[in-house]
Amino acid sequence: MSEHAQSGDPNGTLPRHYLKPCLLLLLAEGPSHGYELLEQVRRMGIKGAEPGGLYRYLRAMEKEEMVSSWWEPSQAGPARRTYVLTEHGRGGLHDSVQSLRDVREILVSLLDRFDTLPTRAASGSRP
Amino acid sequence: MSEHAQSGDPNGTLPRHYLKPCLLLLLAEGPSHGYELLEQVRRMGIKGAEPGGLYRYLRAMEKEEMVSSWWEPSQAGPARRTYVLTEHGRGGLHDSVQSLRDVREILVSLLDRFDTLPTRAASGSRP
DNA sequence: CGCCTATAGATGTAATATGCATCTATCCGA
DNA sequence: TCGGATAGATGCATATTACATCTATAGGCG
Repeated sequence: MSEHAQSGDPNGTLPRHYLKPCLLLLLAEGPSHGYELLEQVRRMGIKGAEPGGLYRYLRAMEKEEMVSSWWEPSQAGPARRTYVLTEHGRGGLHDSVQSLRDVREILVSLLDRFDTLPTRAASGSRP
Repeated sequence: MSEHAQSGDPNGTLPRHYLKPCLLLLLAEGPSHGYELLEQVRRMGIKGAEPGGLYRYLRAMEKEEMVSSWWEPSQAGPARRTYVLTEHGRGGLHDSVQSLRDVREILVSLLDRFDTLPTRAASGSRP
């Protein structure tokens, strides 16, 4: 944001901002490892997610004890670090989701407000 | 985000990320000046909005010709800089809103996904 | 008038976050 | 044993943010 107002996500994908709730949700659905999480997160709409940030983020969450992990050998390819949600992480997910609900509401009202704009500005949704 | 997963907006307010669409929408509703926009933006849910960023942002948008502005004397207090949306800004609003719609959709599906989580994780929304 | 306060707006800067490229290591199959 | 795919980790240059500070003007007041 700031200096060049232009820069925001160009495609219309969910800002990387929501990486955290996504990861927590994914891990609430079951243990997983970085690479897989990366793909799932991308499939969820965070197209801009990239390995660097994701691995770092996972590590940071572990430091906060939202998740815990261990190495696990795999048949095919190098060992993986498997992550599971901790109890604390479950609480974090809950909080995140609450925030997201608030965001959704604001978003919805903002969008509604746009749709009821008097004139041509709302052309995308008018006959 | 990243390094310390804790840091994100704590309250659950709309990330300042959405400052741009908010400002464009507000200005699509009519001309306004910085101070007033700041308050409106805050009322819309972006509690974390602060003067510094907002004024800078307005200036940046003007450089991109999304808005244009001029000084206007006021009875009470110092002169204000009044901003109006340009045609180009109207287009920008349109694009922003399209992105926001996408975000909303992802958000909604993410939230649904949370609500259908098997066990206790979804305690906040189950009987 | 001289001073104080509230309103408006502009800037500087340190701390953080992100994006991107790169690096290591392991396994598989040819 | 070499090359490719899988996994994960890291370094570093930019971007972004939050905060504090600074200027300027109008209005009220003693």
